[in-house]
Amino acid sequence: MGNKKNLLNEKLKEKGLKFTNQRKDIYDFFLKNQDKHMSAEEILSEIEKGNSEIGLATIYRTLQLFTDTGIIVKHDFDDGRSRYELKTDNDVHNHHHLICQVCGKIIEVNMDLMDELEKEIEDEYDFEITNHIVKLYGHCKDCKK
Amino acid sequence: MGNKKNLLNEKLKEKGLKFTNQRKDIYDFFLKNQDKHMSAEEILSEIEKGNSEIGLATIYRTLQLFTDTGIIVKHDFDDGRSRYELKTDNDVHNHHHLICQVCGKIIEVNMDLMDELEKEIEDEYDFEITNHIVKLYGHCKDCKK
DNA sequence: GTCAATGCAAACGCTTTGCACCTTG
DNA sequence: CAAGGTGCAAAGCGTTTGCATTGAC
Repeated sequence: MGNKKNLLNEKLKEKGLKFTNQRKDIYDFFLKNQDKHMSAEEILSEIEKGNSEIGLATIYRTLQLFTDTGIIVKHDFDDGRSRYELKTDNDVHNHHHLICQVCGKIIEVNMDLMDELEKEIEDEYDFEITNHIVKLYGHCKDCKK
Repeated sequence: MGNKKNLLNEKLKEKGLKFTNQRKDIYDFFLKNQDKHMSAEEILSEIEKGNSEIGLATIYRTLQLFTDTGIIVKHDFDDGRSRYELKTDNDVHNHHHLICQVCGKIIEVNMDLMDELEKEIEDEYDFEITNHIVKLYGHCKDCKK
């Protein structure tokens, strides 16, 4: 994982920002939980289960920083809090999510859905699309019955 | 507009709910602003510009009721407050929105984007899709330059 | 040593809720 | 007149911010 930590260090240096323990801890946390979508509170309590002390305000400030830097992605799954996920290299556009309306499970969709449609829409509406968010609601295989 | 008001009355009766002045005013307001996406505060202040007095809590409670009843649709355009819009008859699935990242304009998209893709995804992920939300971010024709 | 980062607590902004009063059916 | 609806003010809740202190470079 050493090389990945250096990656954080580099991104921070690029912007003249400091490499602090808190930022390292939060980044490590995302590396260890790449499949999850965690809220600020969840991140805080998980990190505190480890060894480190950290303030909630710092969590929020760091999440904002990482989001702006493109290290993580912020999601809204309609549960009243923002959720965050490490941005992977092959996320050119963001991937999409299936949201189970019964159990709340979030399933990632990596098919690229929208390329064709975006072109159609750009022509039809004279609008230049830079990003899109697709959320698909329904019932997952366990909850279908 | 009389027949449309009766429509509200009917929907309320179905559920054993009362037809009050406040509910009528809010419904009328949506009928008069079918193209807009209004927040609770905006609805309140517009209604108060008319003649009627109404409390903000009532606005919220009514918006929730209308949303549950399928009279209106609740949207999130990432500006920290929910926005509401009358649900039109041809909204089988919700329509979608282009969001200009420069001027904030919201443009409605009525192309049905997702029918094909939904089928693909349902097979691929064994997930039964009941609804979807698509938000497309970018630059509108006025802001493209 | 300087400037950014942190932690705490207070503030914020939207939304929800408890409760006494009012209105619809 | 009974049950639901309203208005007010207070509370809730996630998130942000001011400020004094701490820590990285």
